[in-house]
Amino acid sequence: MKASVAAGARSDAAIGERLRAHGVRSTAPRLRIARVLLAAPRHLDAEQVAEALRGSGAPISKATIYNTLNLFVERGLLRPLTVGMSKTCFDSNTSAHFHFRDEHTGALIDLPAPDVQFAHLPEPPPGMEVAGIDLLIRVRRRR
Amino acid sequence: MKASVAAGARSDAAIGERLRAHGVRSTAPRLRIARVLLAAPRHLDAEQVAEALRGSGAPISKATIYNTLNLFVERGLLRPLTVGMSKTCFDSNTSAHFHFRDEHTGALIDLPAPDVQFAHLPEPPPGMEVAGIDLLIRVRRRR
DNA sequence: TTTAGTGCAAACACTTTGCAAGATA
DNA sequence: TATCTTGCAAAGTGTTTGCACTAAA
Repeated sequence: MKASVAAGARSDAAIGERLRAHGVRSTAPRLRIARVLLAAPRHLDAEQVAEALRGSGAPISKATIYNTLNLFVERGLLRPLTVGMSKTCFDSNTSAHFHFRDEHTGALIDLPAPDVQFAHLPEPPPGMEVAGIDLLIRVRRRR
Repeated sequence: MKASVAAGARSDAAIGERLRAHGVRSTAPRLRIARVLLAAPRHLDAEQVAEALRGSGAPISKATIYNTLNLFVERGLLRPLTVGMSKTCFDSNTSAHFHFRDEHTGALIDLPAPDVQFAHLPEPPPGMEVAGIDLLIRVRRRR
C-alpha cells in the first residue's frame, strides 16, 4: 500500500538527503518518522508520531521514536514546544514563528513572525541579551 | 523558632484573610504554603515549595502540596506557568505580566505587561477570540 | 456531626536509559 | 570489523488519586 505522497510533501530521496545534510544517518525508521513529521509543517507529540506510524506499516518502538525526535531537535530539524501542555510537541517549522493555541482542543496554529510587531520590547536585565522570544496566543471559541 | 516575616511579606492574619476571601479555608498547612508563595511575587515549582517547607518546620506531604497549589490556582491566588519548562511553576503574581527567563539557570523574572507593546497582533482564526497571551523572552549572559 | 483536609502509598503519564541483538559503513 | 541503531523492559520524573484518619465549621 504505497500511498502517494501528500501535496507539498517531499520525496523519500529528498527527505533522506535532508537528514544527511543535517548529519543524520538515513535509516528506515528515521525516514518513516521524517515522512510523518518533516514532509509538511506539523506539531505532533511522540504519541501522535507513534500512532501515525502504527497506521502505516510496522510500529516503531517508543525508545526509537524519542531517540529520533531528540536527535532531530539536536540537529535543527525540529523544534520542541513545551507550551502549556504536559507533553512535548515537535514542530517541523523551524523558522521564526509563534503560535495560536485553542484552549479547548489544544490544537496549535502557526503564526508567522511578521504577523506580530512589537512597538516596544523591554531591555533585558543588565549583562544579558535576548536569545529568543516565545509567544503563544491562547484562543477560544467566541461565545 | 518563630522567624520574623521578611520585608514586604504579609502577616499570617492577613494571609489567612486573603485565603478566605478567595473561598479557601485557612488551615495550618495552607497557611504555611501561602507564606512561602503568596507573601511576595515568586515563581516556585512544587518541589521548591516542599523544600522551603522542609526548611521551616515539619514537611508537608506531596499530596497536600499539589492539592493546595492546584486549589490556589483554581481560586485565582496563583497562576500556573508551563511555557518552555518540564514542570509547572506557580506564579504568585496573578496580574497581567510576562517573563524573562535565563536560559542557563532557568530563573524567571517578571516583566510588567506595559513594558511590552504590540504594534500589530494578528486576528485570531475565524470564530475565535483571544483568551490570553503568554510571552516569554529567553535571555542569556552576553558574551 | 457533618463536611472538608491531610498524608501515605499506589497509580499514572511522559520520557530516558541500560543493554543485547541487529544493521550499517 | 568497528560503529551506530533499534527495541525491549526497567528506571526516572512530575503529578494525581484512593482511602483511612484527622480537623474544622
